[in-house]
Amino acid sequence: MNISQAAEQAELPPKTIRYYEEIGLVSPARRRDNGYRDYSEREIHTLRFIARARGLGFPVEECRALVALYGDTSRKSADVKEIALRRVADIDRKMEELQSMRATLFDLARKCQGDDRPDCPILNEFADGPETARD
Amino acid sequence: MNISQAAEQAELPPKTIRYYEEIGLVSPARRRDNGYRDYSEREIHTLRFIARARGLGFPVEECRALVALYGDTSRKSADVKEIALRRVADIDRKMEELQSMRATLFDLARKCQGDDRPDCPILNEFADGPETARD
DNA sequence: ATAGACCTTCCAGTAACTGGAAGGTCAAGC
DNA sequence: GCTTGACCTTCCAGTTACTGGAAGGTCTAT
Repeated sequence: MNISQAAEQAELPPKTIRYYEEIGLVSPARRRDNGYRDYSEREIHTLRFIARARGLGFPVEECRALVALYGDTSRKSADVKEIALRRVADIDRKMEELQSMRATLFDLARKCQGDDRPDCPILNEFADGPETARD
Repeated sequence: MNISQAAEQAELPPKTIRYYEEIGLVSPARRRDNGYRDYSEREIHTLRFIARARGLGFPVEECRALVALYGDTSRKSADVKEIALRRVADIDRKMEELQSMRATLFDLARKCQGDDRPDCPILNEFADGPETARD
C-alpha cells in the first residue's frame, strides 16, 4: 500500500506519516524497488492508533509511550491509566485557564459599547490593569 | 531604565522584550552610549499593555492590532470589541474540544482497572476505535 | 583589580507539523 | 513512443512565541 492509501486509512496526512517515521515514532516503512514506502495492515493499524491518541490530545512523546505499552503484553493497565489521568489533569488545568480568560474578556466586551466612538474599557484594562470597580 | 527593570515593571522577561522589538511589535528602544537599551515610562506602559493582552491569550499579531488601536484616538470601540469577541469565540471552540477529549478520556480511565494486569480499555480504544458498547 | 551582575548579539531548540521546490515513477490515452 | 497528471521521493524553510546558552562587553562595589 502506498503512503496516500495508508494515509487515508489511518486518517493522517502523508506528510505526517513521513514525519512520524523521521522522529522514530513508527519504524521505517518497507520500500518497494522504486523507493516508494509500502504499508502493511499492521503498520496502518499502528498509525491509526497514534492518530486516535493524538486526537485525544496526547503529545507525540506520550504516544510513543502508549505505542510501547500497546506492544508490551506484560504491561500493567495501571501504567496506561496513569498516563490517561495525567492527561485529564492537563486538560483540566488548561480549561481553567481558558475559563478565566473567557470570563474576563466577556465581561470587558460586555462593558464595551462597540460603536463608532473610541472609548473602550477593553483597551483601558490593557492599558491600566484591572480596575477595582464593581460594575 | 535598563531592560531588566523594564522587564520587572512590565512583567515580561527581558528576552521577550528583545523579541518583541525584533519582530517590530514595539519600536526599538533608545540606546545609551554603552549600547544598553533605555526604557521610558511610556514604553514600559506599552509593554505592560502587551503583557496583559497576551495574558488573556491574544496572539502576538492581534496584540499588534490592539496596540495600534490603542494609539489611534479616532478608533471605533466596535473594532476592539470585535477582536475581543472573536477571541472569546476561539476560547469557546478550544474549550469544547478539550471538554470532549476530557469526557472520552475520563470515561476510558474509569473503565480501566488500573492494576497489574495488561487488559486495558484505553489501549483497546486507541487500537480499534470507539466501541459502540453501552457500558 | 576583580567578582558578580548586568548588558549585547547571535544561534539553536522547542512542538508538531505543513508548504513548497526539485526531481523520479507510474498508469492511461493517443 | 510520448505526454499528461497524479503519485512518490528528499530536503529546506516556515509556523508560534518564545527560551536557553555561548561569547563577549560593561558596570558597580569591594
